[in-house]
Amino acid sequence: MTAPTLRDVAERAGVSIRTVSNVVNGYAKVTEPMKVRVQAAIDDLGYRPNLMARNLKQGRSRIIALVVPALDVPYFAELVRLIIGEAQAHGYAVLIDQTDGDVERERELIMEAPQAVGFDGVIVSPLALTAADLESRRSPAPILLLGEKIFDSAADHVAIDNVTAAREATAHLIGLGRRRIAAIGVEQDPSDGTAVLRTRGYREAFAAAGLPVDESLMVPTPHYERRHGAAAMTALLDRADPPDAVFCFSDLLALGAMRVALSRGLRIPEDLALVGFDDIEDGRYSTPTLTTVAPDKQGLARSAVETIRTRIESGQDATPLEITTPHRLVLRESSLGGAGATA
Amino acid sequence: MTAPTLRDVAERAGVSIRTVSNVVNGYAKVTEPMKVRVQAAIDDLGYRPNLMARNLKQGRSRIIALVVPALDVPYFAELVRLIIGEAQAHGYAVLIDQTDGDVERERELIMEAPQAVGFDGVIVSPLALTAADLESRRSPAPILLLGEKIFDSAADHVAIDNVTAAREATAHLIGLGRRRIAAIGVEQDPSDGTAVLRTRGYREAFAAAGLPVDESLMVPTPHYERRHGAAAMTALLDRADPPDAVFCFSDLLALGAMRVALSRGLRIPEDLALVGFDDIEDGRYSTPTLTTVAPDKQGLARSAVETIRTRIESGQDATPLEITTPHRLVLRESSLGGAGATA
DNA sequence: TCTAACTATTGCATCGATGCAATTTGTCGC
DNA sequence: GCGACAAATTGCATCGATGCAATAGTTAGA
Repeated sequence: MTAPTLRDVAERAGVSIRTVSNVVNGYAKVTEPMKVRVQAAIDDLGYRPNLMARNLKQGRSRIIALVVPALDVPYFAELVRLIIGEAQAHGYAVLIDQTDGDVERERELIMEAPQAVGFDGVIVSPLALTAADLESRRSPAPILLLGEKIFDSAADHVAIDNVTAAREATAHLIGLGRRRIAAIGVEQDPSDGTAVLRTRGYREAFAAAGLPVDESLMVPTPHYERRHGAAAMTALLDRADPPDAVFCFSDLLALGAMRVALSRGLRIPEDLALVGFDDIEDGRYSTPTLTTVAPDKQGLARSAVETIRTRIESGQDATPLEITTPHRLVLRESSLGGAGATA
Repeated sequence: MTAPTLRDVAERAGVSIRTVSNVVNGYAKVTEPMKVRVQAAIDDLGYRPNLMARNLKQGRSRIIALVVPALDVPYFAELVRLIIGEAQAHGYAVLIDQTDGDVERERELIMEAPQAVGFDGVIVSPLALTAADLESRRSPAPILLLGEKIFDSAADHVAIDNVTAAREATAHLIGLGRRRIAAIGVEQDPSDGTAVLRTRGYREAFAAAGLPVDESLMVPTPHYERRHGAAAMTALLDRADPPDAVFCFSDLLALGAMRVALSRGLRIPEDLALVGFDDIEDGRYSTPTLTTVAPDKQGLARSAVETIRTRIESGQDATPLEITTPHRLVLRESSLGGAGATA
């Protein structure tokens, strides 16, 4: 019942273990008849190389760890899907770890797990990692930060230009004539890189238009999920002077906000224009469909995998890479109305 | 730069490798001072056991493969998240493979990968696997079917009672007084177990109510995604005699259908009541919120992991287990209207 | 025919850990 | 003080593969 090994194949074919290994690995100097004979034995026994043994010997696992906050957040689900695809295409498997917002767990995964499990590299969409954490890392496995930026850290980083994207989204709303433009999900803690950058973009758009920012319309949220968007929107609509537009820092926030606004009888976008961020599929099927910032997720996945592959395979610890992938603003009904939708 | 091994620790502590191993594994017969001394060396060097080596020696990897069609389908994303959580809690890591609807790839993953990579077990939400495939599997790693049933196969199977669930959903619509109740996602191919079972439940509900089934209202779809729901709904609404209710075999189908219905100006549920299946989070935040069959996903995940753990750890190849986890019908606005929503 | 120069094949050590059995150390009883 | 016995520690083989260097086998040239 136990799986056949090189030895079994060698015995059956009447050759040495090493020769079988050579055949398996397509080593050049094996005569044709020998190759055929060994291959026959391999097929007979249904031999498959044992990767654990191979990896132990070669010191690598061809496994990349992917650490994300939660898999059921559509943005991550979509991204993870693409990353797995990219990795598979290059012969790597992906092991996923969820932090569930648990900072301690995140740190442990990044710091300890790689050398223990033998990950060749770690792609992490960080939650609360600090530059100091990264400094004190001993593991030789390269680490790549995806999305969230960690200021002053020396790790490779792949992301879109959050400031520009947020500025464009806000500018779009300003361009529509809105003036009371709320922002949901703004910076609460300066270590939250994404919020900081998007908040900056939001402010820049007002500055560029020569308009003042109403700080009271900037609502921070604990996370970027639907219920937080719903709660924030409720608070905004309870005001005496509610906003006429909202830029939400994630599509989920926007969908939560949309639900609240609709249930209060507001018309979107007439009474309230809405822009999200991430371009998750839900936003393409909501009613109304959601205007959003669409990161090039395929590009993010490709860059992430390619960058970490390079680090793994050529291992130079050169200067950290800072890669920016493109994004675009997708205009849909939640800001334009039934009229025009670009995608 | 290279990670410290047992040997390094042993050298530093001035003891044998074996003793260090004993300390690491909490072997009972190690004196306290010895334990302290070795532990100090371990901490000094930052030693972590190399799992590849350990696994090779012990013949198991503590890795479970999870094969799903696609990660960005919310139902799978939610389920995968729970499964990873359950597995982590029991010391297993999860390696995810996506089949992307590629049947060949699915077969290969199930048949070949386990013994190659050394998976201890495989949880698969099958796409097009046949009983014959499972028969001819050589790998000793246990396999567990999640959700989709493969008739006449001898593998463990964890799922909800699809027939009953579909019957209840349909009965709910009948109970609301609807009579032209369409079904989107019905059986097209008898090998598609899920569709077969849900279709059966749909028919049973009509039979139980003494009503005839209008076959022309039963629409098959290639998959269970939003766009298929949208397409099916479009076709239904283009009829001279459109339905007054629709039971969609997935929430995504329902959301796609909802989008189409709303954009045509129909009122939900007044003109068209809608019931989905899966209870994905989107349905709780759509407008209107979606009535749906809610499988106990946490229960599914727990049963799946526990069942395969048992197989892995006690390895008896007893009779295959058939585990049914609970479900309930969650009533929301898409069938009840603004009035009552149970959850 | 004999040696040089390859080439195909093989044997041995090794990756880092654990299983098992042997060995050393320590404790007691008499 | 010595043998017996249990407890703590250690050595060796091993998991299944690959790296490296040696060996056997072939061909060619003189």
